[in-house]
Amino acid sequence: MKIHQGKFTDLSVFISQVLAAVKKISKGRITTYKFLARAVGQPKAIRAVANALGKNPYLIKIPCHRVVRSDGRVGGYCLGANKKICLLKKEGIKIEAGGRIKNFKKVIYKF
DNA sequence: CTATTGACGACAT
DNA sequence: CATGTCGCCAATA
Repeated sequence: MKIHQGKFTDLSVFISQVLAAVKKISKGRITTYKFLARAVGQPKAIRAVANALGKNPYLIKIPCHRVVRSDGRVGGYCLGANKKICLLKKEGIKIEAGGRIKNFKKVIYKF
């Protein structure tokens, strides 16, 4: 289903909304799939949000590496979890050896 | 139309 | 703390 809306032409409304939200996350901040789902008005469409990011066609424009799990782990990434961790570290996010985000609650971006 | 698929989450064990 | 189960939902086959 393709709909012309906003800047993300050629994408479903759902995905457009998700990407638009992710785009707003500032450097050094992170958010969760859960918050994103809530941000687009569908608190339960968490997995769908994750899938949407996986299809992110604007990897350069959309910082989808700033979206993590709500349990404190980084979650997945189209280029590999390792890559995601590297990117986050470069932005100042501390990640423990076990893959857990340090000060998770403090760095989280709430909508 | 139905079935399957995940970058997930909450809860039980 | 580590696993497993079940629920969720858009997209896709």
